[in-house]
Amino acid sequence: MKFDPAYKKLMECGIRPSVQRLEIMRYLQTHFTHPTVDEIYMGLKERIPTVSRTTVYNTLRMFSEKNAALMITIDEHRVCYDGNTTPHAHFFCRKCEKIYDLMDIKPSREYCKDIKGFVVEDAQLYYRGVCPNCQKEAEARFVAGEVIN
Amino acid sequence: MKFDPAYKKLMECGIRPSVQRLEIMRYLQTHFTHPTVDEIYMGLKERIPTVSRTTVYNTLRMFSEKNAALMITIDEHRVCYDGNTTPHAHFFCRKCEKIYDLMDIKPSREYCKDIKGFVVEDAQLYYRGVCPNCQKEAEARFVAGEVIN
DNA sequence: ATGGGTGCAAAGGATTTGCAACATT
DNA sequence: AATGTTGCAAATCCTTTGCACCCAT
Repeated sequence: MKFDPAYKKLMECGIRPSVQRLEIMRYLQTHFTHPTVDEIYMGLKERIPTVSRTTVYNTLRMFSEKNAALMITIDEHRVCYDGNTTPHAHFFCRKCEKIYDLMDIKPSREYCKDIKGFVVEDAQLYYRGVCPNCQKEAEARFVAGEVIN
Repeated sequence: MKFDPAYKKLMECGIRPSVQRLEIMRYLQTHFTHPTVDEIYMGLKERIPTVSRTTVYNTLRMFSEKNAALMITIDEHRVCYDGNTTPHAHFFCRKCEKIYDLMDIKPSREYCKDIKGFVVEDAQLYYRGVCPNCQKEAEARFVAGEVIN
């Protein structure tokens, strides 16, 4: 139990480890897809058939308040969660609509030093564009004579 | 008319300049407070008493699609708009909840070059923390012997 | 008279809240 | 028993849509 990463994280963040909370944290720690509340809810139902959306909403909100998870709002109106709370950047592909982690880029450390007078506690950096996969597909279609958008 | 910055901006972005559109653009260009839809709606009512929320919503969405305004979602669930479409970073103060522009920091140019394979079209950078004003207040209270949070 | 623009009312969707039942100590 | 946690239902809030009217060309 002490070695369960989900349990460990909750403890570190001062959150009492109920069954639901553990499962939600476990979901975040094993899915790197930046799930929405509903995706998490659907996933949880397999393990806890009686779970309610309310609990998932409330728990995730609490997680982000206690810094146990990151709430990201890259695609306006699509709030999603990231179990990785270490600083990193996100890339949103406008074609496949996937969100990628860019672990190499650490916004908070490098760029936020001494903005005069502003005390930075957290930094979020995200990019929009086209990901390598969709890029390749576009090229393939181009060779085939199609119009590119 | 040709020298009205609101009119000019709409023209540049290929948007037909109706009275409502001009007033919404004018509001954005004279308020640097990153207003929400509702704040803009309330402000507009003084000049166009019959204006509807629908029009404000639809117009702002169109503005951001045509790059006449920036839609930012810094504070989760508080979508707001920025009439300044040149690249710059935002700072959100968790105490006074104001959003500041950091014009010196230009996220898209500096940091997004050659993320291998990813084609970057847009970049948003924002910081959270405590702004200079709230910082000063905290210090004053500290001197007075209060607990700091 | 035609087409775009506006605004009301209604619909839709996401999230939060009130509260009673339940679990855990 | 006391406290914290859950989940249903309802309430709330934000945003979009359908449609009729209006304005300008």
